[in-house]
Amino acid sequence: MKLTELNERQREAVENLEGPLLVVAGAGSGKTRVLTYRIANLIDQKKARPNEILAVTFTNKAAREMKERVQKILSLPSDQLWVSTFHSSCVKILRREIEVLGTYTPAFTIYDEQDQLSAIKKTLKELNWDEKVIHPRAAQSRISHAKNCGLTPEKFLKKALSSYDEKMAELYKRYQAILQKANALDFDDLLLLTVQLFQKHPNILEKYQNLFKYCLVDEYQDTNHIQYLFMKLLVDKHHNICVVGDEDQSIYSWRGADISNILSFEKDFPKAKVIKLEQNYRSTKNIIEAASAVVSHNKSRKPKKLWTQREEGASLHLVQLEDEYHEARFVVGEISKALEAGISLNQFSIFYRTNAQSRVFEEILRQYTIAYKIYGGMNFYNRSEIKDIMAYFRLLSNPKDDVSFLRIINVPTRGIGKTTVDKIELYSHENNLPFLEAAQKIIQGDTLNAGTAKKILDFIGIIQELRQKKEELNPQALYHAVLDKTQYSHFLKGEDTIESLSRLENLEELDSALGEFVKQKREATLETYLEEISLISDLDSMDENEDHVKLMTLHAAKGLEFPYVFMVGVEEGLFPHSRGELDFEDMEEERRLCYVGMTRAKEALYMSHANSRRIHGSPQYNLPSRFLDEIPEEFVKRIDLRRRVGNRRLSVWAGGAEGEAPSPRPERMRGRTMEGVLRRQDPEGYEWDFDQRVSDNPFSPGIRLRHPHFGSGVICRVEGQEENLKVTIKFDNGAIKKFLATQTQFERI
DNA sequence: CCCTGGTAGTTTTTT
DNA sequence: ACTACCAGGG
Ligand SMILES: Nc1ncnc2c1ncn2[C@@H]1O[C@H](COP(=O)(O)OP(=O)(O)OP(=O)(O)O)[C@@H](O)[C@H]1O
Repeated sequence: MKLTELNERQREAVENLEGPLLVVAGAGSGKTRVLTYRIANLIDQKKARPNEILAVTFTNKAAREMKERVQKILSLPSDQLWVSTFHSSCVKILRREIEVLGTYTPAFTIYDEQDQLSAIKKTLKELNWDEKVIHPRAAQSRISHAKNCGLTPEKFLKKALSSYDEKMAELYKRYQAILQKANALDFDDLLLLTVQLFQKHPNILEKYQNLFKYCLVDEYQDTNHIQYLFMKLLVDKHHNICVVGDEDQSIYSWRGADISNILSFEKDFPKAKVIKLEQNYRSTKNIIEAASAVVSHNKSRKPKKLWTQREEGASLHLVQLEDEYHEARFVVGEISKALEAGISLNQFSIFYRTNAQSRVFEEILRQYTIAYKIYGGMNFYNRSEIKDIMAYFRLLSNPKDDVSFLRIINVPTRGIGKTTVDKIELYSHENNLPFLEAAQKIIQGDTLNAGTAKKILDFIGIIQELRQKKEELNPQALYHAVLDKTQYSHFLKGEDTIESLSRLENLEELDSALGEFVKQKREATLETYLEEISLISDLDSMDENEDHVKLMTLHAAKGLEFPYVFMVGVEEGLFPHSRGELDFEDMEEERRLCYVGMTRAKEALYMSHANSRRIHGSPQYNLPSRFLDEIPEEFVKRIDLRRRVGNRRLSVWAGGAEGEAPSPRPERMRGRTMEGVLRRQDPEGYEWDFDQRVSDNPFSPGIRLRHPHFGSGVICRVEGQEENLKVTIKFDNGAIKKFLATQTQFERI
C-alpha cells in the first residue's frame, strides 16, 4: 500500500498497528486521514477482515466518507466495515442481542428528543406531578445526562443530593418503565443498554471482543462516559485501540462529553504509544496563527504547536455592522462579488452560534437568488407533517408506541379532544395497557358517549386496516395508503394557507424519498425505513460539491472544511453564548468552539458582529465578542460598516469595492429604536442616523454608570424597550446584575 | 366536548 | 419563533 500521502508522523501512526495508540493533534493536521489509512493498512496487512474492524466517527457523514476513502485506497469493497457513529453501532448490536435483556424485543422503536419529551410529559401526568414544578425540559436533560454517565435510576437515586434530585430519580425510573412498556429506546438508551448488555452477559461481550480485532475512535475528545465504557469493554482483551482527538476541539460537554477520556488515555492503557501531529495542511498561516492565539487564552490547557507551510494568505476580516440585516446583506454581498469573480458557491459557508440566526440569512439569500442550504436545525424528518406520517408508520410497526398514538389520535382532527384522551390515558394506566389497546377496550364500556366512541372506533379501524396492508405493501405504497385512509392531504388542502402548501410540498418530497428508498434497498421494509431515518440527519446528506452556500451552526461544522468561511454574530452574549454569567469552564468551551469554527477555513475567514439584533422580537445591543480582541492585530483587517456606505476598500476578491451591495429592493421599515423614534432610511435603503442615536442614549453597552448600592460598573447588555428596557451591568467588583432601567437611578460617569 | 384564536413567556449547541 | 394556556363559540 502506498503511504506517500502521509507525513512521517502520520505514517508512524498508520504503521504501528498493535496495541493502544493515541494521536493528539491540532486542527487540520490530518487525524482523520490517519484513521482512514490505518483502517486500510489493517486490511492490507491482513491483520483483520473488514468486518473485524470497528471504527467510530462523530457523524454518519464522516463514517460514509471514511468508508469511501478506504474503498478507494484499497480498491476493495468496504461495506463490511463497521464504520459508524456510536449510536448506529449500538443499534446494530442491539437488534441482534437485545432479547436477552428480557425487557425489549428486537423490533424496538427509537425515540428522538421530541418523543423523549413527550414521554416525560406522559410520565409526569401519570405521577400527577406539576409541569411547573418539574420542568419537562429540565427533567429531560437530567435523565439524559444520567444515562450518559452510565447511571441507572437506582444509582442516580443514591447520588441524589436534594429532594429535587430524589424526585428526578423517581421520574427517571417511571420514565424508563414507560419506555420499556412501549418497547422504545431513547437515544441515550442505545448506548446505555448496550453497555448493560455487555456487563450482564459476558458471553455476548466476548463474542464482540473476539469479532472486533481492532477498534478506532475519531474525535475522542468529545466522547462521554458511556461511550468510553463501551469501548473499554470491547478492547479489554487485546487493547488494540486507536483514538484520535484534540482537547482544543472539545465542544460537547453539555451533552456529557468528558475531556478526561482523552487526557487519561495513557493511564487507561499504560502501554499506549502517543503520537503528536503538528503540521496543519488546511489553512493559511494567518488563519492558523489567529485561531491558535484565541485558544491559547484558555487557562486549562497544555500549550500545543501547530504550524503550516502555507502562505500567509488574506488577513482575517473583522466586520462591524449595524444590525443582523446589515450583517446578512454584507455577507451575501461578498458572496455575490466572489461569484462574479468566478468562485463557485460550494466554496462558501456561514457559521453561527444558534440556529435561529439562519433565518435572516435565508431571507437575504433568497432576495439575491443565491442557492443555499441550511444544515441542521429543522431536520426534514422533524417537520410536523413528516413526523405525523412517521407516527402512523411507527404505530403500525409497534402498536405499543404510545407517544406516536398521542401524536396522531387527533391528526388530522377527528374530534377527539383532550378530555377523551385523558380518559384513555387513565384507563390505560389503571389497566396497564398500551393506549391503542386501552382505546379498543374503553369504547366497549360506557365511559364515553356514543359519538366519541364512534370516532375512536373509526380511528382504530383505520389503524387495523393499515396494519393488514403493512405486510404486503412496501413503505412507499404504505405511505399512500396512510394518506388515503386518513385523508391527510385533504386536511392540509382544506387549510389552504402558505404554511399548509409548503407542508404538502414536503409530503411530496417524502414520497420521492420513499420511492428512492424502495428502489435502493433490497430489504425495503417499514422497519428498515424507520431505523434509517431515526439516526440520520440532513447533515449526513451533505455533498461538498453541490453548488450552494452551506449554512450551519458552529457545532455542526466540526470536522468539516471550506475555502471561505463567514462566522457571524460574534458578539458578547451570543458568542460566547450566555444568559447571565458564564462560569470558567463554559467560557473555555465557547472559546474552543471559536477555535473549531476558525480552523474550518482554508483560504479566508470573515468574522462579523452587529451592534444590535432582534431576539424574540425585542432589540438587544451587544458588544463585540471578547474572542475578537484575542486575535492579534497583525492578522486582521477591521472593517467598520456601521455608518455609511461610502467606505470603499479593497476586497479580498480581486479589485472589487467592499461594502454592502445595494439591496435588490428597499428593505421594509422595521420597528422602533430604543427611544421609539422611527429609523430613517436613505434612498438606497441604508440606515445612517442610528449610530449617533445609540450613543446619545443613556443605556448602551460600554457606558459606565454608578448604581446607588452596588457602585460603579459598565453596561454589558441592553434588552427590551421602553418601560421594559433592561440593562445588564458588570460591576467593578466583578458582580453582574440585571436591572429594569426605569426602576433604577443610575448616574453616568 | 371540541375547536380556534389570542396572549404571554422563552430555547444554545445535537447523536 | 414556538409552545402553553385560556376564553368563548359551535
Ligand atoms: N500528509 C498530508 N499531506 C497533504 N494533505 C494532508 C495530509 N494530511 C491531511 N491532509 C489534508 O489536510 C486536511 C485536514 O485533514 P483531516 O481532516 O484529516 O484533519 P483533522 O486533524 O481530522 O482535522 P480536524 O481536527 O480539524 O477536523 C484535509 O484536507 C486533508 O486532506
